[in-house]
Amino acid sequence: MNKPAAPDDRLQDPVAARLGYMLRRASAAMMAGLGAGLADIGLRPVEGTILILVGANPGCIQSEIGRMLGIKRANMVPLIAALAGRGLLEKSPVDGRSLALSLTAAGEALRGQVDAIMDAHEARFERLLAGKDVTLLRDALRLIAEEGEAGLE
Amino acid sequence: MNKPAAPDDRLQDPVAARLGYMLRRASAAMMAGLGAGLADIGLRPVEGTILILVGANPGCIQSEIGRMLGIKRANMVPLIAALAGRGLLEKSPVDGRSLALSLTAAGEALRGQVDAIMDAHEARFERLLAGKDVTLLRDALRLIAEEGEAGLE
DNA sequence: TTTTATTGTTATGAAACATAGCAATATTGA
DNA sequence: TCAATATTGCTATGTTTCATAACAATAAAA
Repeated sequence: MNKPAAPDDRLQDPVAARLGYMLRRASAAMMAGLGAGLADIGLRPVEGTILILVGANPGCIQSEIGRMLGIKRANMVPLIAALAGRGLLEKSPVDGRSLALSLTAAGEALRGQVDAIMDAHEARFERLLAGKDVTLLRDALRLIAEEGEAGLE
Repeated sequence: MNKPAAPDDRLQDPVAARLGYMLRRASAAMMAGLGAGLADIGLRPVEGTILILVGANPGCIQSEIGRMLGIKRANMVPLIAALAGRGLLEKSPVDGRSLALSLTAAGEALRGQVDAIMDAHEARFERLLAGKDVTLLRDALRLIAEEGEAGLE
């Protein structure tokens, strides 16, 4: 993602200890790692996630996926179109307006790979946190996410 | 940032428990909160951060700030230009190529406000985590950030 | 002194994200 | 039942963030 490149030790970094910035850096680091892993099978993180979600919810509607991921309807269109265009998922109308999504055989196969990559990625970082209380970390992250999302609504 | 909007409870969400996605959501939540706070004084998070950093390192070079924040040289140009254009910081050549940055009086005043807003923002979330081991959270985030950044280099 | 690296800059493109509006169609509730 | 309202997928469009490539001036290293 970025080049950390040892930004001159002699400089003061007053924001480095702020929770928000630490979260951002950690998030970016993990996202970059996942991106690198998924690039091997020609997917971006969003696309991999959509495959996972559709695989877990066959027949779900395009807008529902978007809501789960916080992606606007308008921005879902090219995402789904690209995946469908690659033969990874199918759209079939349920309504006169809604589209039910489901994975093709190729999509299901790739979903398996995505899962494996995500597992390995997750494991790598959990290993790093060995000895720490990962449950507490998860609880804290959940609290922060909920607070932040509630604080805006 | 996004509209959480209760994305249909009956749907499975296999990625919600993944560390990477929890980090991303938490980070986005805090960033949104900070953005809302800084918007009151007409700054975006990046801009506020730059004011903080330049204030803590008067005379530092534009590229150094960029490296600290993981912002590319090319992308620093309009950022600094905007802040300088608003009379918040000054550029003065030290080299024939480097520009030393420092805050103007107005910039220093605004930096104080940024600091206060960041303090309040930070406090709000630390309050939320009362009872939890925040030190552990920080350690974990630092580890993740370092691992991820090392893993790419 | 020749080579190499750095700095600020321009130009440019890709990706993520947001809004507004639209046609078709469900859903509602009076 | 039927008129008002909401939802869905979509197009068009704009903004913000981030990345690359190239460049001139200049500093630093060989």
